[in-house]
Amino acid sequence: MSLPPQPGPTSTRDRLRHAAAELFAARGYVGASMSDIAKRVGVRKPSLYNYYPSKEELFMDLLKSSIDDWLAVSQPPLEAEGSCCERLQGHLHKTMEFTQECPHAVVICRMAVNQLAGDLGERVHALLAGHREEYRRRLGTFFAAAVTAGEVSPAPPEILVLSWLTFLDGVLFHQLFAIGKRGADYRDHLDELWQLFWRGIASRPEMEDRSFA
Amino acid sequence: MSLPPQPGPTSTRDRLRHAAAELFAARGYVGASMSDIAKRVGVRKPSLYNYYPSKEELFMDLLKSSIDDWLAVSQPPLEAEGSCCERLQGHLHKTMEFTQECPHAVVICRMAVNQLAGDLGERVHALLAGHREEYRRRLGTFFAAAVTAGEVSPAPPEILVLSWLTFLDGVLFHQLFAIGKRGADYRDHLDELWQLFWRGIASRPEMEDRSFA
DNA sequence: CCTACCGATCGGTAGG
DNA sequence: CCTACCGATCGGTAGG
Repeated sequence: MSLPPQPGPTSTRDRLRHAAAELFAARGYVGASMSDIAKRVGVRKPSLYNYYPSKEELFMDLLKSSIDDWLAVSQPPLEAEGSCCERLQGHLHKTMEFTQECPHAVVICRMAVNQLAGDLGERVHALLAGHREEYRRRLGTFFAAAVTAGEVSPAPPEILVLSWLTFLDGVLFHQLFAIGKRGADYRDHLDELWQLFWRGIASRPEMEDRSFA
Repeated sequence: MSLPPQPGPTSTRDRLRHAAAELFAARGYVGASMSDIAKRVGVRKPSLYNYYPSKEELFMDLLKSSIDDWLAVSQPPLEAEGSCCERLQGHLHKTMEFTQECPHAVVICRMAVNQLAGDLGERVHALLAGHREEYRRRLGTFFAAAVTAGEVSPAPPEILVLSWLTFLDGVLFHQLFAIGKRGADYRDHLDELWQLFWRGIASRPEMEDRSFA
């Protein structure tokens, strides 16, 4: 029954990060105790402090990794070759793949925007606000180019950005929370939702545009 | 310094409910302690148990009230006279007014969909799932009628429902969380976002519809 | 990586 | 509505 001396298929540190992400996502920051996490790792609570100096630092590390992983997966399609429609759809698909593979990461990012008070709350808010601003800046450039290319209705880029963020956040919310066991349902309809979204912002050379002329 | 014997402009029970809603919304269920709530009410912790037998019951009562108030405000426009476009937009506006006036109520509904484990989690999930199913049923009827009336693209009603829920949840997310101090910004652009959303699902008698023919 | 332990705080009760 | 108090658990430390 005794395992070989090497840490096994994954290091304790990796198992700690995975267990903590799961529990933070499932119960929130306060609801996931260090004892719970230790139990899931298969170790006693004080041992966790060999890897992270505090619960706050553990959470911050997971949050940073979550954001970085998310960006690494989802951003390339936005900068790729192709029409703006294809690029944005690629960005959406990569985001949804990431959400499916690492739901904990996305839930941690979403719950971090509220529910955290005091010092930790401020650190988290600053981190998220920075990334969000950077993301919005990139999207602004993207949509300005899409308007110039005639692919998208000539609305102000910031409105198109808000429209996209609204759509994406709505999709993420449903993917993660609202459906529960029926998540597959929603994913099956993603392309139809995408079509309706794009239909709303696409340019219409063949008719007068009453909204944004 | 001593107040008159009547409970004041609002009863202790009302102040308790208000304080609890604020704290639950700000810090989550676990993060808002009964001591915190009591402090905000201006009373000692054990006194709270004269009004509610437990923290769980207090939360459940707030959650139920939040849902009921939300529905009471937002549903009438859906059933009113007028075009489907006007009715849905009225429903959106009433929802946003409610969100602005009672942000705690909306945050409590949103946080309740996750972050709650055990017995309470199941009770909350059952309550929310019931209301959500009822809401989707009503929306299904609404969109089926909108398609029949020729106001909306002839897509399957359930897709139109999902599209609306995605839009609404995205809007609520931004209104509540993503912007923080800049909530006013977002509200100023709500009508433009609505236009882009409706543009996506509206029927187009003047052209061939490539998406849903 | 462990046992043993810290002060603080949790939800809740007894009793008035 | 209060004081006094309960067992349980919190994040974290000492020391090995």
